Amino acid sequence: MAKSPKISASHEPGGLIVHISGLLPSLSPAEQRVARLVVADPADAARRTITDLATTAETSEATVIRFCRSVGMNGYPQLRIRLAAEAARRIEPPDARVVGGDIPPGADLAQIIATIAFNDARAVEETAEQLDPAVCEQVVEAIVGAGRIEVYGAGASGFVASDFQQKLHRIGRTAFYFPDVHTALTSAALLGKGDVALGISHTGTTADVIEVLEQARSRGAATAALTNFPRSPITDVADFVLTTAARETTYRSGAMASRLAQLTVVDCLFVGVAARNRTRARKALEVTAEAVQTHRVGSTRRRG
Amino acid sequence: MAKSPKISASHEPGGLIVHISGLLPSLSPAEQRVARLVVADPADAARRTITDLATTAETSEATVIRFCRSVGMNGYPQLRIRLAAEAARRIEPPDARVVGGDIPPGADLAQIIATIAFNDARAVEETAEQLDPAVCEQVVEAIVGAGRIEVYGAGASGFVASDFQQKLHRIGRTAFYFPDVHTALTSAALLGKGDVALGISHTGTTADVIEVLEQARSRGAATAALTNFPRSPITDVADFVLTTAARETTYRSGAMASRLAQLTVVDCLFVGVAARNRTRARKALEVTAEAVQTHRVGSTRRRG
DNA sequence: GCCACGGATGAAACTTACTTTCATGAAGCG
DNA sequence: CGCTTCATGAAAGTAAGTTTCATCCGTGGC
Repeated sequence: MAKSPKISASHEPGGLIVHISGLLPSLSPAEQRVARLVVADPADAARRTITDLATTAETSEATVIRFCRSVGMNGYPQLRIRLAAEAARRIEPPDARVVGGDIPPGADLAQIIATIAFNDARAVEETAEQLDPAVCEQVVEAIVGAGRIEVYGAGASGFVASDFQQKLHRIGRTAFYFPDVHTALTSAALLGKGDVALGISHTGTTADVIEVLEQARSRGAATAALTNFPRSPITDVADFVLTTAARETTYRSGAMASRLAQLTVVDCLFVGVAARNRTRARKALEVTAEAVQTHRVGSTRRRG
Repeated sequence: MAKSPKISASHEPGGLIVHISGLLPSLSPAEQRVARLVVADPADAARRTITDLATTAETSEATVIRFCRSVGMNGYPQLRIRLAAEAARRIEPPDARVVGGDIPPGADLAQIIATIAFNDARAVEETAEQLDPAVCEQVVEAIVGAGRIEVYGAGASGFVASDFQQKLHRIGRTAFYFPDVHTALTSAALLGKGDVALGISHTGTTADVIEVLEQARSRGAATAALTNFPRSPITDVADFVLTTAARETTYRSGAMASRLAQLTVVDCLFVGVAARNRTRARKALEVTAEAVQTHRVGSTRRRG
């Protein structure tokens, strides 16, 4: 793995559990069994001995140790301590809404709303917690100094990419987003040193996005990735890795939580860039806001 | 250990630290040294090994164990865990993030991230709280029974509209979104009884969206509006009004908070609809997921 | 002053928990 | 089909935690 210098935002300060669930897919099967136990009930895991935990996960102590190392701990005792701390900090999730949990079959809409909102808010908060300001700073730096910025994303992540592009454009940065892979590829080929390419992929396995990012990188552009999984393939082609912290998700609410997390990160970058030149950015936003003013109906009824 | 307890080491109610300092005077000198270390810095103590702690307290491991028993623990590991948990709990969440607050001019990126995430999460939570499940239910009902669904939105709200359209489409509902007003208008003119039109506008004053919604309504379609302002013009042309709760916002972080709130509402509607026919919805999602599978690169597993 | 007595204490023996090493077998690669 | 790589657990090895026990020290009785 001759990997070029990469800065990754995986310094899990806020949430160890979050960090672990992000790493989950990159773990071996046996380690995953351990991880799932840990994520499911951190406090309980902290109480167990390594042998006990290994037995419950139907594996050996060795694997548990390997798991500890995989998530960045020195050994099992350290994991225990961290888990205990984590569990204590964790606010009691309201009633039956398990974090990242599924929605019970018989749920009424009120429950559904509560659960979704809880998970969504959580994803946003936890993403912010684990985001490394230093890496963000570098990405912001790159964008501020960039000649051209291109943002890539497919499917749902495409919305986020498009959103970011629009935002940057509004404050006068030259940014592009291409819904079409071929167009994106050709454009990426025209990038060079001093340009920036940002690839967005929740799973980190979207071939199209990886390919385009790779292309951009080979041309000398600085590349950044935004993904939920810190060891997914996309991180191989990124100089900077930013991660979201949406938990391993159910088929329904999960997708949205991850989207919100992505948007939050993108917004942080945007504000970071805008903050570099407040007056100019503010002015640009005012001008663009005025531009659509005639498309608003005058309302005397807006509440204050 | 056939010894009567020095002091009833019952369940320490307030906190372990408090408990320990409470019975500190009743401890033997050597144990007191240990106790003082523990009380002074629980988190640090939790990190140490028993030998290490004993050395620092200028005593033997045996004494540390005795101390553990004296304060009601079974042994040193249990003490460590409890201490770690205790220490974690007393950390107070960061400084002065005001709800809806602006970002101070000199803010560094860490502050920016914290502020944005806080506001975003709050917007999501508060939106969920004020959302009327009954109204949602009716909208869901309408969508479930609809022949055709059209979603309208301009600018930033357009992304949300598009997202909702895509989601509905994925579970087999016939839904449309038109980025172009003229197209939207003509399509709306073709709606009829049993169809549903949803207009999304943060301010509730977007003329294009209102116009289209009005058109749809005049043709007999059920109309719903999603806006942050319950008395804005768009509500005049809507049978059902759903509101977000993003606070009156600054030019920067605000826009995103409102977007996230909109997405949360849209996701609630989506899940509500999907829940009406779980198996069919799940199947549809699986099929569509498979469709893009070949565009994913293999395993995310990588060495660390 | 001398001698029990009992609690406090640490050295060392002991047990358990944790960590490393290594052989095995399965899965991918050319 | 052999080669490599990787995941895995058994077993050996090390460190951490626990118990035992002899010693020490102060106390009070003789």
